[in-house]
Amino acid sequence: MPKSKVTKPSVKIEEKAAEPKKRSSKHPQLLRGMKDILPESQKYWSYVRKLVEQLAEDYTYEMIDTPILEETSLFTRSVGENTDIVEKEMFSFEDKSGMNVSMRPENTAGIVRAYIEHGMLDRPQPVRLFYWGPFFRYDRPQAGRYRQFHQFGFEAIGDNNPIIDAQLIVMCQSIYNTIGIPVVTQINSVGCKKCRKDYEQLFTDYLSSRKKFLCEDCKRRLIKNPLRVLDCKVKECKEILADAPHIVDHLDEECKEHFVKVLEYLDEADIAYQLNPFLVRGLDYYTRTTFEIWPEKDDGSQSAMGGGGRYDDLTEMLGGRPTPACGFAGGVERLVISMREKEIVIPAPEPPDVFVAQLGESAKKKALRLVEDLRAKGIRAASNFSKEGLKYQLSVAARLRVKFSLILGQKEMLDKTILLRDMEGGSQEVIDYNKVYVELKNRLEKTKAIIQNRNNHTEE
RNA sequence: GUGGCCAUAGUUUAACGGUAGAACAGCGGGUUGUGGUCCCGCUAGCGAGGGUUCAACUCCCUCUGGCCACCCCA
Repeated sequence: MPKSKVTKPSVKIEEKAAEPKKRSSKHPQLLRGMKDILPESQKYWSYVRKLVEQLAEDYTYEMIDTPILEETSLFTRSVGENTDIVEKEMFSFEDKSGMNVSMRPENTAGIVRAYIEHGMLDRPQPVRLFYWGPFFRYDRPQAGRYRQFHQFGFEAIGDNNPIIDAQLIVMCQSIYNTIGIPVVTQINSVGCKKCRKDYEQLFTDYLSSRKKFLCEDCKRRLIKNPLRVLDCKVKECKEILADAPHIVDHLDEECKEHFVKVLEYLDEADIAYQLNPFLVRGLDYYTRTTFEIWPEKDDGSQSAMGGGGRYDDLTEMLGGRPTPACGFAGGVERLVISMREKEIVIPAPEPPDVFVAQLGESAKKKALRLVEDLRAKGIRAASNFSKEGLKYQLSVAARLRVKFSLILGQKEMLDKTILLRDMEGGSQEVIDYNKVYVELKNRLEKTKAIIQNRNNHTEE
């Protein structure tokens, strides 16, 4: 076998192959941690998405889509070999060529890969990109936590100016503010590679001297990933942490200055934040500024709505030229859950202009045509040809909240007329079929004017 | 990956060791071509597999899934 790639299949796959999981239902059912987004939820989704797109437009971020599937090494190199995401949460498998591939667990790595691969260094810097899409992590599902979930995110690559960090935080907050979800932003700086290393040593020394008071998990973390001790929730560990050295007190001059600047800009922009000296993010590529957005509630069962930070070393880690960058990502499912909890009202979509009802076979044919003609002339005409009864059709019209209905039956067919019904008053009149468009257009404009008038009055 | 709670019509739910009721939604009807109210009717269910029992939706086990805590994170 010449030249074939020899990649070891992961342990997981071998186990799976030995004993395939059996489903328990007669009909196909949702995989664990997967979710259908049904039509009745879509209004939240499209609302959030529009907001994100608007934000991108305002701040001149351009949309980018990267593939769901990437080479596994992209994530091990960027997110980090020893992180939970890579260690136990990736959907990884071998493709038919023997290549080790993974479903993306996050997007920064993919975007930086694209940045390098397409020579975006030769564009005006920073390159501002945003995205929206599904991500995958194989962990245990809970409310607001799925194996396939959606994130939107913004990345500014190619600028180390602290104002970039500040503006990204402003943007991120503005999404939650606009929707009406109260959030708090926590912020910290983990410094550059060197600061981080020095601090890690200092911190490890501090913990080692108090090792016997730490919980079991933290003893393990101490060896594997000491900084993770920082967000332990065990009381004893917290007490030890209270006196632990803070990383912000051990930043080198440049990192310190950068962080101070970020905070200054935030103050200037009147952005509320909380300094959290214990905020370390779970991904290896973070440098300097890190921040997280949390819902402002105190029931304990909190989960971050979003987060981000600077990743000045990532481009280099992935084999590109050193390029500073900063970004953030937000979780759509968690946002939608909050919107539901807060009973946030999504502006209702405009109802169609008119509903076309028909009775009898020949009318049905003509109505099919009429709907098309109206639509071509810019009138949004709804219809429902799957039922015969006028009663049913009008109930659909009512449900759609249309102002007018057109009724075309046997009688009208003979007279070459059509009925125009005012759905609010219930009055209706016979009009010449050839004048449908003109008459309808008149009524629509009239009601539009009335509504506008009404709104003006209530505003005053 | 660890521990705990849970699983009844599309949805929210009730009851019982002897084979399931309700509400909402859906569909049909309240005279032949007129809506969002009201009235009547219909459809539809014990997550899957095994065990205990004369008999299980009800008890036990396994699986699947959901939720909660941990872990971690969006």
